[in-house]
Amino acid sequence: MVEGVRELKKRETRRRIAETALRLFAGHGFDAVTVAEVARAAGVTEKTVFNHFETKEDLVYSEDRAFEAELLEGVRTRPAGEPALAAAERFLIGRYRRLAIDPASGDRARMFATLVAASPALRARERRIHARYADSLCALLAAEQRAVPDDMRPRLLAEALMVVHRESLAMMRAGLLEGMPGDEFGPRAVAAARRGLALLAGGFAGYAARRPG
Amino acid sequence: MVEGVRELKKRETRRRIAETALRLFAGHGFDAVTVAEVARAAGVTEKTVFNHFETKEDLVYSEDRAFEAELLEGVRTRPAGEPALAAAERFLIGRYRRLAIDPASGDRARMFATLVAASPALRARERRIHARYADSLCALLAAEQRAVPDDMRPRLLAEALMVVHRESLAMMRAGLLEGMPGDEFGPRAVAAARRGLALLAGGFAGYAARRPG
DNA sequence: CTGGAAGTTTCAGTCACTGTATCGAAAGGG
DNA sequence: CCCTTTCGATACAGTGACTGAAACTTCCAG
Repeated sequence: MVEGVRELKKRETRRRIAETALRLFAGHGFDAVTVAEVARAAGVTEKTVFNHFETKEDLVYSEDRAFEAELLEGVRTRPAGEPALAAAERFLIGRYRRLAIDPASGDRARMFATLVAASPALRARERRIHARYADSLCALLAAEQRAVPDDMRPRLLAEALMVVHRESLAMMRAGLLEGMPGDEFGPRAVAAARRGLALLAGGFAGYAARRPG
Repeated sequence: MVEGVRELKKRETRRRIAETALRLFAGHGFDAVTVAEVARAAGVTEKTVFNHFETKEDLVYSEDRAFEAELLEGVRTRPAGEPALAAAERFLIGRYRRLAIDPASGDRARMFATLVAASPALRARERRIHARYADSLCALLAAEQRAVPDDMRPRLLAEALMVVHRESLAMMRAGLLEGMPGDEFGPRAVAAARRGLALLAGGFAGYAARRPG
């Protein structure tokens, strides 16, 4: 599968649209920028934008397919005998670390934090995307474990993992918005993920929010 | 606070809109019915529909605020010393049982199952609503436990509970769509919820989807 | 009885998103 | 090297969810 001129141009168009959109959104706010304006600024038609991205929100989450593929790959190719939970932990924590170390990723993360904090529509979209990750992960686990349809464990594990991921991101973003320096918000997310995943592994029985008498 | 004629009329309008909407959606499909048609059939303006409901999807989930209030009340007023997990389990299981016993609720549930199965938009809305439940529940738990902002446990517990709830609903709906008789889909949801909540309490360490070697 | 609050209507509009027909450039086979 | 097919982008003309402002009606209070 060689990448011909056609594919190259297509990818470049897509990249240009996403980059333009992020720049405009960061500058004026997600809601204040119309898709038509993004299209115009990127030098394409509105229709072309929607040929590349399903929704306006997807313009912000243009990398999500790549993330999904890598997450699945990370879990799928884990050493034999290793629990999925541990593999997911390795993968996610590696990601958080990279975000904090790579300056470009850090800037991008900072932009994301601002955008997402200001837009309920984006938060909702993020949840939809995480739901899709969970679906894929659940399918992978169910296949691996030869789970019967009634077995809720793959589903629950996959969804719970995404909850921890989302919460870790939220903690990281909170740090970013407080102006936390670049070498601190990474460890913060890592710590959050570790705590969350430990809780998942150990269960809530020891906590379970007993009502104060 | 007496309920004057005005409030009565308003509630009646809202009820009529929701009922009309559900009837039309069930008859022709969610996407095939426009809000304008719902409004017309309910004898009001399109604008009035949007004064009562934030979005078209909310027409289907018109009872969600009541559910949220009752869930929170059920957890808030649990006996001193009881874990929140147990209180939520009691509440949810009671709900599933009622759904299966009450014929009117059963019919409504059947309609829901069909609608939700056919419409991704509705599933997405359901997730948003569950996210709101989780937010409220998390706030309640955090306040009860005097949790510090860094404590991820209230959040994780609340979100995980909603995952179990959603999965139990999914199992129930799957049963409904297979034409399962009215006295079986209730127990099925109850069993699903019990398994899910036991898993949450006990943790995934014993399962954790170890990779087959 | 009268002022005003609240629910509804009317109207005019914005904007995300879609379907269809079409164009032009780039594969690819003969 | 041409001819056909493929496919990404365009132009255009929508649909339909959702909004804001202003007027109109109905109910309640002082």
